[in-house]
Amino acid sequence: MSADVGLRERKKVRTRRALVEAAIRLFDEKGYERTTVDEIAAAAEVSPRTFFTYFGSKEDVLFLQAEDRLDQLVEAVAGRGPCEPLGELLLRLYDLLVQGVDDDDELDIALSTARARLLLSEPALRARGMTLMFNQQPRVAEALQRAYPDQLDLISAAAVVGGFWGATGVAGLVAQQRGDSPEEILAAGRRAIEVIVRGVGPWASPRD
Amino acid sequence: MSADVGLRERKKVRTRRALVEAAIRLFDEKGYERTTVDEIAAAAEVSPRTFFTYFGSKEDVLFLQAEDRLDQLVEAVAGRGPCEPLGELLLRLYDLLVQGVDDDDELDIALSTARARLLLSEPALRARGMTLMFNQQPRVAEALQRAYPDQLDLISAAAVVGGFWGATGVAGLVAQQRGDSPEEILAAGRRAIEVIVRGVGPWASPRD
DNA sequence: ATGAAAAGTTTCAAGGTCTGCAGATTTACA
DNA sequence: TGTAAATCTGCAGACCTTGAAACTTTTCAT
Repeated sequence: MSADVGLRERKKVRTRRALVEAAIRLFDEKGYERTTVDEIAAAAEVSPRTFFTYFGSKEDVLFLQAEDRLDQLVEAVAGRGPCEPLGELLLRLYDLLVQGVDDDDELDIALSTARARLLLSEPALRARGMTLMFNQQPRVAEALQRAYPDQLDLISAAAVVGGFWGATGVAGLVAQQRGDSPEEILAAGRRAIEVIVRGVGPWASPRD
Repeated sequence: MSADVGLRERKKVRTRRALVEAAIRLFDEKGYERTTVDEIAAAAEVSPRTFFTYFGSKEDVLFLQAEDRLDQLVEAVAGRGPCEPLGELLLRLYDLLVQGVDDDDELDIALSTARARLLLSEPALRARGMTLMFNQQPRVAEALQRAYPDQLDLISAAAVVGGFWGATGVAGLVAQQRGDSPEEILAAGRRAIEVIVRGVGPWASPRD
């Protein structure tokens, strides 16, 4: 239960970090596909075989914090305000999702933005991220159902979570594809949440 | 512009079909991961190299009709009823999506259900299908925006499409993971659409 | 029909990801 | 200090995927 500060643990952390940094740097320099696992391992000064004891695949090296991020999300859902409407919770979740890694016990800012850039530009990485998220949605749905037990059953909660995720994702994709700036992409995601919250049935004229 | 009924074309169709059938049969028998491309090619009596002239990857052999399906979707959106509310269109789209391949100029029923089973059970295939769909969502969003030009801008349309897709997908996933029957999974998707249509903001008590 | 052009298939070689295994190395701890 | 445990490495191999060149089949004009 303690922090495990033995030499062994410290080395492991250092190696993992070296691999991630080397990978992001090389991906950024030469592109994801033109970078090999062997090169990443060489840059981190470990054997290629060791790379795969730290990460299950070449793609996974960029998704180190994905699970932590999901945990954060689940936590935020569980700790919703006593009377917080569902819509406001969703906006809070969105801000949580798009905000950078503020805990600096992980990779520093430069790496983090490079990572974000890569996730948008490299199709293989975007696909991987989406799949990871999708597979974790049931966890979030369960948390949401627990947070609003009187209003949501499990399937409704899943619909809300999936709708949130799909709407922001596709809105962001469209915004990106038409050349919007990063800020505009974020704004598109927020608009998407408004659409989801309002619903598409009793369709009033667009607000703005 | 004609049907191209030369011997060459007929052979190509036959080979493609043989590859798809062999792949589905083998995947079903031995599982996706334990089936190699070489085995599929051998079963279809072509060289392994030829497999890759027909399909870009091992996964793609199961997504032959994916693009046609998307075209169908875009068409359905474009040809919406004159005053059809958005919510009803979405339900129609869902029925279109989940209905089997009724045109029997393609694979027969047994293969089609095996394919559906595989898409649900094999994570790699599920991920691939999701990614394919995701990447095509902007096309659907554009069609939707054109169909409702007064009510939707492009980002809102993207939000609706993405919300539809994500909600049905995650609801289906949750239903599947808790062991629901295929019919129940479909029903979960329909409930998800209701949630999206109604919106999560002015949350009344669940309808039923 | 015939022969050349076009299209499709096969063979071969190679690069890359990922896994299992055995042995070497390093760390932990009594 | 020596033994046990954890970790790293090297190696062999399976598999996916691609490029190029040779080979076969189909098409089509003459």
